[in-house]
Amino acid sequence: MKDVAAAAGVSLKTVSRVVNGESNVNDDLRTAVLESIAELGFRRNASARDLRQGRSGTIGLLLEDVADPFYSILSRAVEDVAREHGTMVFAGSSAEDSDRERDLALAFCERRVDGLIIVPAGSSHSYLLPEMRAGIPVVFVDRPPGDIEADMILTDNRGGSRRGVEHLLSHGHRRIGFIGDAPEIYTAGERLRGYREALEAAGIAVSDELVTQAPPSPASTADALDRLLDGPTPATALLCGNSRTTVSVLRELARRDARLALVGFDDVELGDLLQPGLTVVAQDPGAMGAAAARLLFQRIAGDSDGPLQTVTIGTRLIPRGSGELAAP
Amino acid sequence: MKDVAAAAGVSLKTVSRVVNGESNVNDDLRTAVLESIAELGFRRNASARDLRQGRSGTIGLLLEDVADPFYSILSRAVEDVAREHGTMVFAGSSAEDSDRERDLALAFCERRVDGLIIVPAGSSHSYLLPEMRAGIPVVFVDRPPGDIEADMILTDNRGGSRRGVEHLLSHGHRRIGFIGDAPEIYTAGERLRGYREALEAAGIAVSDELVTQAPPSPASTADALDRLLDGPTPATALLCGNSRTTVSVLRELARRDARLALVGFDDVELGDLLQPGLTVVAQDPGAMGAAAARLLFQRIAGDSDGPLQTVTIGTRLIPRGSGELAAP
DNA sequence: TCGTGAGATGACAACGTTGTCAACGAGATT
DNA sequence: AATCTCGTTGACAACGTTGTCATCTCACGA
Repeated sequence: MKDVAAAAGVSLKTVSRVVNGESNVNDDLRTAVLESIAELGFRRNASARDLRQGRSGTIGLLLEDVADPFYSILSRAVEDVAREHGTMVFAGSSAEDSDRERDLALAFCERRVDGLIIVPAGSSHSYLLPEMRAGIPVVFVDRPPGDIEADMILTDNRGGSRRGVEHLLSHGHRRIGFIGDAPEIYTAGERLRGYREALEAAGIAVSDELVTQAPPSPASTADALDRLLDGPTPATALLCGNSRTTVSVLRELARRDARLALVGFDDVELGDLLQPGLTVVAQDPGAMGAAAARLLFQRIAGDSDGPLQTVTIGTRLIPRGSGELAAP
Repeated sequence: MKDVAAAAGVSLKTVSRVVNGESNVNDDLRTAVLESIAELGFRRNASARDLRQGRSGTIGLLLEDVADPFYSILSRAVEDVAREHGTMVFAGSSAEDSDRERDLALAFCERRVDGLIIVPAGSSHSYLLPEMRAGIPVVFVDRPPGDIEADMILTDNRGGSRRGVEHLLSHGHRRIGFIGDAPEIYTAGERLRGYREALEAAGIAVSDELVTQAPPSPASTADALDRLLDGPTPATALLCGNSRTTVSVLRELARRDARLALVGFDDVELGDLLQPGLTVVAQDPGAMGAAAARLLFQRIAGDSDGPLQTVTIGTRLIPRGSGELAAP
């Protein structure tokens, strides 16, 4: 910039004004400056600008895994909203490891991001309190934070799950299984709760042998199906608590050549091409990402004292065949 | 940092030394400083550090779409390598728009990223020359850059495509169709070339009515299938040039209740659960991302004068049923 | 004619960090 | 005892911007 100023024969400040598109600059000087910029290949140094201005035009996005379709769609939605605000996005994967989550979040803060969007992995987030007090707004997505209060964007997990079970009930099923993720995961707990509520509302006792709570893996899925199908009164339908479990179950059912009415929580690519098509309770990760980003930018814009918000995004039941198999 | 120094009763420089883990600091002073840091909730300002050091500990990753599974897996691989180097990743989606690509790339440069990984959308990249001369290494992935020379990581598109066609030939097919993306897309051209080579090597004339080149859409796919299937001598097999096309074709075939031996280029989630299972020529986006990041960090580490590299990543044919349907 | 105000321009400091260099003291060497 | 060496510490400048404030010019009206 100094070089540009020298080349154009003006002061540093005038170059700065031109670069920032301020209006009160003589046209001749402006063109001279622009020429020098083009000639020298000048590019403003964002670090210096950030340092001076105390903000970075940057937000941090902390997910479980950038490569997971659910999060990558969420991520794209965040990016699109950020672009509207002239902001770039740092993305990082916590890999469901709370130490890694913490390290990444603090690294984002060290970079003086203007705000953070976090899909929490750990159960404690008080480490963020100093940063939040220092003025970095934080929005949590998909799951609530551990031991602090903050803005949140959640899926209506319980409602969606209830809806899925009601769908199976309406097709005559009475013995409906549930396979969900480990109980310490918030969404898994909520979905199980929804399952229970639907059964109770229908006057059906919830029996524990129909419920499995474990991190999805081929082995645990096979076990769960053993328990559901091999007893004296096998389950006739199943609600899967997340898409990884759903896929696992589909593989295992194909291997056993077994059939079972099935509703999956969270949509799956190509679900419509399976035979039968996969009925799902679809979440809307794009809407969640967009909502999170909008709320974050509202906070960044200065609404830091408004009351905390929790936005719940609804689900959509998409019948495609597997959930409409009638009870025997 | 000034505050920490005052609180600990030492100079700014000593705090800096402690924060950076330099060894030549008295233990008493070190603990005093660390206490003050904890007390004040001090966090180093990365902008100031970047400004002083002239590097940012940051790389830019420019993809077509962060939400596309191929790119999101690539993205995660880049992130993992970057983490090994203590580096954060800016990710951005060009949305296949060359202006947007350019804006993003230059915004990354303005942030003084230490390097760039680009999946090129446009056909001209000379706008990067000043930046590259200024010392920002750039690695292109998936497609070569337009009008400049640079490091590249590519899939063996031609070889993979040839392999897919040979597979179909080996199952007795002689009329094999090809539906690929628009001809101006590099990978589409290469894959078509591989298709041609395989047919010619087998002594089969390539007939243009079996080849479609168009951006994937339900309509264009339906048209293409009309042409392939409705003539006097219909195609008995098909190579799909990319996964979006493959999915489109699967939907359309399901709608028509038609069958056709099918090999898809690029893998698709749940391909094994379809009936028949989907045979694919699988790329390895994770390997591509990792290779790109490794090469980039090698350049960043100072190997800026080594000869330009082009790394070609092989494909893998995964037979699952759809490609093994015999010719009638 | 002079004073006033508006707009253009520039000098300078400041943002928070780290590299350079000099000062200092303690122990080793002559 | 004088000199040397080495490790610790701090003062200061510099990185490249932008906000603040002062200065200057010109047009306008009193």
